[in-house]
Amino acid sequence: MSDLSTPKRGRPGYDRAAILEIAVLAFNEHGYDATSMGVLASRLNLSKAAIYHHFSSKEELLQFALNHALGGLEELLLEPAATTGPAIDRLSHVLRGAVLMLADRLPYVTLLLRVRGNSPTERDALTRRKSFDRSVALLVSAARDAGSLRADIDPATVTRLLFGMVNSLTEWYQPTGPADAAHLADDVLALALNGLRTPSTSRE
Amino acid sequence: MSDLSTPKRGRPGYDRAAILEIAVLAFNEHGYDATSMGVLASRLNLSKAAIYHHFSSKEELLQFALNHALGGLEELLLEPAATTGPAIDRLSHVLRGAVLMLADRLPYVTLLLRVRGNSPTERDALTRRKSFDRSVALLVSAARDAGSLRADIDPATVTRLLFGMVNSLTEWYQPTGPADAAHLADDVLALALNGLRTPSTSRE
DNA sequence: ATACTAACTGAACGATCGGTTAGTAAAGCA
DNA sequence: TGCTTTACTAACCGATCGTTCAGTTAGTAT
Repeated sequence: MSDLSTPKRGRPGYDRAAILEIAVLAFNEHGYDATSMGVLASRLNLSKAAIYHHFSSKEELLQFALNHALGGLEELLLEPAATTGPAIDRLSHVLRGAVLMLADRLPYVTLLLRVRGNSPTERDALTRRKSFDRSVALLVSAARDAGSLRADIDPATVTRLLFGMVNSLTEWYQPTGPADAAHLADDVLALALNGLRTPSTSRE
Repeated sequence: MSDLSTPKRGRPGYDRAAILEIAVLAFNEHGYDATSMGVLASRLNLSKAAIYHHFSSKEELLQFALNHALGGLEELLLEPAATTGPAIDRLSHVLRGAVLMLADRLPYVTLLLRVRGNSPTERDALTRRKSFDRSVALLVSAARDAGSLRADIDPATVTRLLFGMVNSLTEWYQPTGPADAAHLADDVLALALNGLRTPSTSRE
């Protein structure tokens, strides 16, 4: 994550990333508001005041965490496979990438998906998230217009149901390995594109 | 809801259901923990203390709300169409019924789906919810064993993704009418069973 | 009128919240 | 050995939390 070579000065201890990791886990367990700086400190085996040496406020912890989740999703949309080629392929790439990103940054995305816009920080995050959703909705519409997707369901509804499925990972997925996430992404794509019904055509 | 004939005694005012309705909306907007009895009171144009005339605690408000959501889902599993006939038909009925129940009791189910188990009340609700999920998972397995559903994806994963899709309604669905919910249920079933891809066979 | 019942208010309570301050502990560097 | 840098602690602050309590208001019943 950070540089491993440079020797550190001063008393060793936590860095921001390590504190953030534990804080995000606590936020997800009890909810952001219900997680007091006191119990957060005891999880870190620190005093409350020590946290304020690394972060200026509780809300800044949330800010850094949400940015880590949103940054990953936003970078996904910029990848070449997401910007060139047939719309259906771009959509598949983004869908698969979203599953992998969720699996990789699970606690951070989990926190993001629970934000309700109760502060400027949360509202900013919601805005960025809606912007991401809108980009995916455009992909769905493009794929539909190209004849790759069924036209009898409203694209906005499709996008929401699709992301409902993907985002639900944060409610139950427990990472066991990187191959696990790739296989899960396969399942999501298969279910989303081909449906649950027994396929009438043969599969390779 | 309650009897309309019996004349009430004493000073008129809120009853439990009316308070609960507003409380649940507030809980969903800011989160249960972040919603203070003070702001709740001001939404009701009441004093904080007045709420305690109707409910013994903040947690009891949550308890009644969660029970209303869970009761609806549990009754769904007891309906004849959910207990008799081919597994695929029973699964379809439950899936459709869940969408309609979500639409009908949207704020209550929304609150239920955000519970994290941070108190005995919340843990009880999570237990009942898991029991419901388990019943649906059994339906999925039965339908798969009967050859109605594809066998190349693990039933547990299918169930979770399926309910991820359905439960995501609480994040975006805005009720406009009862026919609206029925149409939405159609879309969910179509997407879940047949997938997003352009159907190769003709549709009636 | 009087009694009764239910709905409600204002003020206060202990507890806990996020955050601050002043000082200390532990490391590398000179 | 100091000196600097970084990490931390104990004690505390004002604000807000859920809850309680003693009394008041607004209706119905007799």
